[in-house]
Amino acid sequence: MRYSEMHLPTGREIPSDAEVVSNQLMIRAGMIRKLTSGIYSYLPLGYRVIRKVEQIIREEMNRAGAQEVHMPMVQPAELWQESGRWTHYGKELLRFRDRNDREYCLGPTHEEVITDLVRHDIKTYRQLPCNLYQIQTKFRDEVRPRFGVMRCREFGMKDAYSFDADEAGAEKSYEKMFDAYNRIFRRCGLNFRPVEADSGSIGGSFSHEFMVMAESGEDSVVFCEKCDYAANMEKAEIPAPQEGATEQKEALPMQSVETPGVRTIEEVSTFMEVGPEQIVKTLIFNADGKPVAVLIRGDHEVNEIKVKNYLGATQLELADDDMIFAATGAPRGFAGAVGIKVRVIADYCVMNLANLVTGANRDGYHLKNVNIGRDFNVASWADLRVAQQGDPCPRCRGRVRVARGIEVGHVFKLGTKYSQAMKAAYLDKDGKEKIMIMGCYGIGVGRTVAACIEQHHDRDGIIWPMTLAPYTVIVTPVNINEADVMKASEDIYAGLLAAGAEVILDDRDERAGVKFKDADLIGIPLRIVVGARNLAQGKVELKIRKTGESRLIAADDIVARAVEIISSETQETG
RNA sequence: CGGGGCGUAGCGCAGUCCGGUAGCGCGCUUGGUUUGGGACCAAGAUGUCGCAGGUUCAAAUCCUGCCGCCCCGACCA
Repeated sequence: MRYSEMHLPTGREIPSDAEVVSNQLMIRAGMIRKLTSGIYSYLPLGYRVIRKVEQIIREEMNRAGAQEVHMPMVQPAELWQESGRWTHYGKELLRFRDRNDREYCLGPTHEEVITDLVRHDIKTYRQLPCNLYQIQTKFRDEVRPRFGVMRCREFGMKDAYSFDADEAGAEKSYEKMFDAYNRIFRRCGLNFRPVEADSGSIGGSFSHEFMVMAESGEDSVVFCEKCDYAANMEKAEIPAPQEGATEQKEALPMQSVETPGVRTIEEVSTFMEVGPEQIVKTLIFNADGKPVAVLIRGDHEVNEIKVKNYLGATQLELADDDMIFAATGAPRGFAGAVGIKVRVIADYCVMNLANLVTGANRDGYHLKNVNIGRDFNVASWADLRVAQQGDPCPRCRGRVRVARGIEVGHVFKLGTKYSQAMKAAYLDKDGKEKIMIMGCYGIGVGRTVAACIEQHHDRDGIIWPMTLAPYTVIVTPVNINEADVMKASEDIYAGLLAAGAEVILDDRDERAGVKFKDADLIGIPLRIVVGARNLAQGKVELKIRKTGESRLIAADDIVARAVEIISSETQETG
């Protein structure tokens, strides 16, 4: 396409309200414009990249045997009431009424609609397995939209849903999607990692998030330095301590210490002159209405998901002041395990401690030299804390590291949660009715594009991988008023078009510097510069955006050379 | 939902404290000189100062209410 005819409004200035580099560059490169909070338009350049990602997704989903459908964004309340999510989903679900006062919502996801679709049309095991997907606009009324298209309210998503007759089939469907996702993100040129995620009541390792490694990511990822173990923060396991690891120390007599107004770990640490690792926090949780005391080292954080899963609770939250007082006989800040009247569970780390400091269950008092077994007992030990850099790997006992990532995809085995609630059943070989087993698989399309920019940019702008580039090559005549230069540029442009390349001819009457800056900003992988001096020798310049490398090539050969690079780089990642 | 900030030309901002002709840079239009990394000169165009009400001879500026946007936090199947 001729640049002079393109709608490509680039900007020199960094938008003041754009926090992350991908958002800044997408605005500056004329890819997106914000309509209102969390809602964006894609301009031609941005939409081309979106379509590149969508196309890769389509090819890989189809290759994996999934079939594309398209479902409505507007969904009736009845379906959501049937699944139970009308009351459980919360404020992210945007609800509204039509002229007849019937209730609807904008689909944040499509489990209900797809399950409804499938239950009507699939009746027998002969029709299974079945995997349907769509690429469609979702709406989630996010509490706080931010980071441009990375966390917005209206966004494009590929969502797939698999239906299987049995567990073995469901696992196979899951694996197919897992493999397809690896192919998709590899083709997008991303440095990513599938990480284990919490699968709630489903259990096992049937939930993986695909994380693009980036400092600006909103999620923390734990991964092992030695083996390929990787998990998100919620899920990251910490192994039980090995035998004999307990420190051998003489147990000193327990003492009560007056600590008026000293509540937080930091305050206790300063007041008692002990490190936070010698203090044991006693947190009172409300688990489905019952108080539970959770013990954890002062320098660690409780992982509420782990506590919830360990207890098998459906609701878990920190207890309110009344429950704390009922459980400990003291106000918040003075809870301890000694003499407490409720069930006590403790993180493995507490096992190793001797002569520790804890609350006294008495307003204004703490205890020192407390010892497990002698002074209190623990009902059960478990892994209950948030993983930290340097913790042992649960698989190989190597050390784990913590890094930031952007979640671009998620594969999840749903089990029968929706098929049960909505009665998606089939008849098996024996004519018995059985519930289908489901899986769901999502990819954030816009977020994938933003994540790609987070990983591939420099101070001049975006550096697209060949596979996602909106155009793969730009022809830049240094001066359009020189007839020879323009003629050669037109010829190269026509040659590239004829060869099927996605090419821009920068035919604007601008100075070379302006054209170079724009080409760098919008990140076109290859740039062919046609200037009078080189052309006099029959040559043009080929500049590679990624490396900055530039070489002179005979004008007659340039089309073939460019096409060769384009096709090899498209293959390479494919 | 709590805390903070902002709203003035297409974009980025000054002007608001202390009321009195609405400004600067970039961009845009026209003409000329330039032409390999965001050129220069000259002449121009562009505003319900977020909205509504109030005070005043007079409001971008003071007062009240509302709306929008951003940041931090809380929240997040």
